[in-house]
Amino acid sequence: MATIRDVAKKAGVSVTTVSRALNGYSDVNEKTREKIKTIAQELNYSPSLLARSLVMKKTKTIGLLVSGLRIEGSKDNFTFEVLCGVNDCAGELGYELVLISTDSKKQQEKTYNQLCNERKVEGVILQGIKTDDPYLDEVLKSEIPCILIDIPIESESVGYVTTDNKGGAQTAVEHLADLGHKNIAMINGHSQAFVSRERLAGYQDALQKKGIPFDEDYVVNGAFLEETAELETTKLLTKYPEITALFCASDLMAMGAMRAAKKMGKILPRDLSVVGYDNIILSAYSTPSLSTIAQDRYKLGFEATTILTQLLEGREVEKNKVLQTAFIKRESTMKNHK
Amino acid sequence: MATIRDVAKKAGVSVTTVSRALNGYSDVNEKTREKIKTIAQELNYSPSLLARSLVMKKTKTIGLLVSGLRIEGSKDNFTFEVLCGVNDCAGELGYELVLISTDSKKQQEKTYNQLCNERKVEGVILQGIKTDDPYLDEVLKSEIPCILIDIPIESESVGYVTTDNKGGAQTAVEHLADLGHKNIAMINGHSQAFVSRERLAGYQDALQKKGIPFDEDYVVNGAFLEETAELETTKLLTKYPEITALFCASDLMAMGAMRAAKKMGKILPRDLSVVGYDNIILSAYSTPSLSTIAQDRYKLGFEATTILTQLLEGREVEKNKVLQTAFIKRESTMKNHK
DNA sequence: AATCAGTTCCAAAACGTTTTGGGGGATAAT
DNA sequence: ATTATCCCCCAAAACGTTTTGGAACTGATT
Repeated sequence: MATIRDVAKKAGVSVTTVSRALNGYSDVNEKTREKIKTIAQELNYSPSLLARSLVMKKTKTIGLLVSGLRIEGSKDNFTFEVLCGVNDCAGELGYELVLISTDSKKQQEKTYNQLCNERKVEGVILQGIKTDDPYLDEVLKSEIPCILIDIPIESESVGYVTTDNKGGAQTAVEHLADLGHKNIAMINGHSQAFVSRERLAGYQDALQKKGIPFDEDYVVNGAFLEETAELETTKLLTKYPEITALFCASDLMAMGAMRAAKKMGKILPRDLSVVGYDNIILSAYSTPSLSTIAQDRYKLGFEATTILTQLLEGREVEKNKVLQTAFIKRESTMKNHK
Repeated sequence: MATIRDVAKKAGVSVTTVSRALNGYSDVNEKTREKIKTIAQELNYSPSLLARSLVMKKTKTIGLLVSGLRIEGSKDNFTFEVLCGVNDCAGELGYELVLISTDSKKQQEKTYNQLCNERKVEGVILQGIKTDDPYLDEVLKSEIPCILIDIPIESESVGYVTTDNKGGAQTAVEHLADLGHKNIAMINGHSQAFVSRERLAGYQDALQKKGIPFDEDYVVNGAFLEETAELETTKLLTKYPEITALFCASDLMAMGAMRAAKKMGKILPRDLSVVGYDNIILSAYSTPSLSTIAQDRYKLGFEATTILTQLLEGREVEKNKVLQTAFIKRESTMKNHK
């Protein structure tokens, strides 16, 4: 509650001197500086970031804008792990972090620019937004530097961080092909996600490379949801019993798919090999444990923050970064013997 | 970037009028109000919360201070789900949320009061802090209203939200006793956590109620960590092979315990019944799936925020809340047949 | 004695809002 | 014609900082 004025009064100096003393300027006598410092401590004084930001026109604050911060997110932990990465990087570099969460309802009440202007964030990291989201256009038009997570759009002030989705998917599907599977289906996420399109492309590339014809009936939309994936998998496997392998665009959907297969009386992985995408915690604990493509969500957040802060500090910088994925072999995939 | 001054100039009125028009005061002509509103929109104006907060001496901001925001947290999702609850409640009530994360290192650099003063948070929700944490004393001495999660301390400005840990533990252990188990051990968390002490008390109460003598050698410290729990369980079961049931103070430790038992060649739940605490996502997916005590972490955060905001608005309010837990029966527990 | 350089300090302006305490004009009441 | 009441508007102060552009002093150099 003590202000700089209180410190100045008690120290018998001017407000200016207190400010300069505390901020390490050289034009203040070491003796007075020490005196001011101890008095500041006595009074439990700490400068108001509000007032400072106002006059300096700098907040040293970045916003993590997440669309759809919901408890369901705890199943894949995407948001949480990105948040950890952002938080750690921001902390290291001395930036404050404000969490801004929106949904379609809120987006109509307040524009992206309003949100950012009000809180005077210097830059933004955007997570969870869909390609058809109204905010996305605004972001591109806005002056405020922004890093998108998993949406590869770039402009003067906008960059992105993503993983090698196509490559990851390709590895996954080639793994299945190498195990002798010929009828490999795919449970994809919704098409408003960039990653869905990329992973589909990877799936197709792998098939082509392995000389397996692409059949669009083998690709269904699981909407990134466990339940939808379960439902779609049941339909798929009923209609096309020749399918022996499944590539799922997310581990969560793989969980749903495996449950569907089990309910149909299939023994996993004997009757059906499944590979997922994400490497969420669950995938190591399920039965069978899930072979998957690992992507480093923490690093996604960390790198996004690194790029953003460099942008903010006016440095020349590559405005995008594509992280590598890693294939993790577990129990859910095995040789085809049909 | 447009300021209130820009709007005033363009509208040909004073700054005062713009402020009052936009804030819905009645002493401004509806026509001018409309004019100002459209001009504000044209200029993409939104008031700076910085400036507003400075003059109003109110920030409408609460801080979620979490100690140890680490990626390991994604295994139990405690922090994330509390965060979701806090975020939703704060959002509904028009409060901004800043995320403040500390660790023991940071706590030495900056005091709790400095942290709060700098950012001018009106109130704080504290999560993940230990009972021997230096911040805890500060919180009690501080003027700033604060709600503790899972630490039952109350004062003029401090309240808390927790779950019925003793009751939950008791239910869990009684469940095991009712299944005919006589030798029930406990894997507890570290003793700096209040919940550990409560859950231990519940364990003891249940034993007493069921006429089973308490043996302190049956209680080991798993430090809330999966690996430690695994290690301790191995030691425990080797030394006391008569044990047929385990109550674990967290699901994560139960995972470790189950793995230990499996590695020793035990078949679960036939040779060992296990009940956990928390109802984390994993517990539904493990094999066997885990019987557990469910606690609503989202609600923990939501209620904490409710109480905090009421405190901030000067309302008379019960400064603590104890949420009920629920027992969830799954596959990891069965009748004792030894 | 006058100039210069260096050291240590300070008054005032600025940042973008809200609030206070009125001012002026129009209309109605005396 | 004066007074009272509204209605609509505004100038200025305040919030707590940082920064700018000197001022006042002390020694040293001319």
